Amino acid sequence: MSMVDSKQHPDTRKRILDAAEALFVEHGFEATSMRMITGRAGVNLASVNYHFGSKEALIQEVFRRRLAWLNHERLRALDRAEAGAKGAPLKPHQIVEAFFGVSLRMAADTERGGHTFMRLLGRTYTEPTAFVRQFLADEYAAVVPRFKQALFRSLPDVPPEEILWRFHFMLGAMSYAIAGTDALQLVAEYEMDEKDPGALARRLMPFLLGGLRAPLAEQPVKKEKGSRKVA
Amino acid sequence: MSMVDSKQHPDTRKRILDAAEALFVEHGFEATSMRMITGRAGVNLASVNYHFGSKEALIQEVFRRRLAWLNHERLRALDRAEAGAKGAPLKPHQIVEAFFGVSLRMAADTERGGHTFMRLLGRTYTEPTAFVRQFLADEYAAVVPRFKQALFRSLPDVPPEEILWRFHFMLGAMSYAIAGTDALQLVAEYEMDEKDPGALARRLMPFLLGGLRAPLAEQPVKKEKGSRKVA
DNA sequence: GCTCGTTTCAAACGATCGTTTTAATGATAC
DNA sequence: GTATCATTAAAACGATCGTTTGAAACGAGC
Repeated sequence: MSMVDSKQHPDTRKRILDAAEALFVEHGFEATSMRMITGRAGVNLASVNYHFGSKEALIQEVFRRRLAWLNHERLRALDRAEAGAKGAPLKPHQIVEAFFGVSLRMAADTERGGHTFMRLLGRTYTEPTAFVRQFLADEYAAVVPRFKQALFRSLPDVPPEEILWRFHFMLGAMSYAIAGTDALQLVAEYEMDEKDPGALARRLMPFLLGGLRAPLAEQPVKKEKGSRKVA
Repeated sequence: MSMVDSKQHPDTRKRILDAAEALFVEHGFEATSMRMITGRAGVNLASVNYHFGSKEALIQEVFRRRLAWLNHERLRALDRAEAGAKGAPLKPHQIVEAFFGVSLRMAADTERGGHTFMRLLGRTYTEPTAFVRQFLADEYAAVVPRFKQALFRSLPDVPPEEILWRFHFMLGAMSYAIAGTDALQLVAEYEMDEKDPGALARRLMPFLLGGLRAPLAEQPVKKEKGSRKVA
């Protein structure tokens, strides 16, 4: 078939990954068939199993190729901030910037597919499939403890438990802001200013920091009597 | 032809809806087959199509039967707060409590399936399927404008655009807090205090209000030349 | 008893799924 | 040229999908 392509090695792998990424975010994993992927990529159906082994392995590779870089950048940003602090605890906004700033910059990159991937990643945080959850946990295993410790040092007066819950909430707000479909039509009329890649960050960052530093609830969350057994 | 309600044998319908709800939140819509649903419900395979017409219609009914009550309660809570204010603008925390408090109380109900449903709903906010998105938009059409207006009155000094974005973020934080899988293993060690139904609310509410009332970014989000027009 | 409308049942429908198979193709080294 | 290797191609595999069918079972009214 001599169509427009027919170069010697039109990197089949990359075409499959790009097509799969776009289709996964558009339809979800289950609703995206191999034939949709290969059709969009312009490659043969069997090439997915040839290059990746299975659909499951393809899904993992879609994440791996971008998540490795993303988490590497997060650690680099944290390293840089800590180097500048010379042993002093970081300010909360520095930690939040290191973690979420990298995500938001990637989400603002519509040229090389970063935006598509971050939407996919955000949606995957609520993905029930077991092997995807396990894969994410592994990919984040090196990043999360570093940020945990930085936050504990940064907010010594806040119970660690509370800090982690608020980080949890922040992750949710960001994921939804990137991946959410605005199902309630809340910001539908404003969503057109996508041209400015930093717009979302300038809206979201104050919100995240406001939530993180909000005063604690007067009433303690849980009052447990005797048992304190959990290992 | 059977109409909308009032069957003498509501057993099969309810069993199907309960089974579908639990399986949808566990595996997602696409990955949940009719045979899984009917198998769990202990009914015949054909009964789903008999009682609901199609899988798509079943999905909509799973949402409709709970969402109608949920949004009704939200409006009731807002009505009560506004009646008590006697025409004065509400405090932000009252509006947030009216909207998210109802959700969190339903999410705390593990007895009658409210918890399962809220997890499903939270995950559906990032669901790409078109007909589900459209359905959600319709179900919320009566609720959103009321809360919008209450927030605008409550925060007259904050640009409406900013208010809506922050409401958007709050919805994301809550959805993820309920539906999220803690993929980063952030709060995995603490998640066992599910017994206290108000624990999540006492953690989340201060976070939400802190984000809502956070100081605006110094730099305006968008620098537009002439107009400042959006109604 | 019988009738009639509703609900349940087992079985099958065609379509599509992920995967496998087997052959053809292309490039490289001898 | 031939041999070798990696890649692509077309076709088919069995399994499972949502849905439909036609008959059996049930219950209320007479």
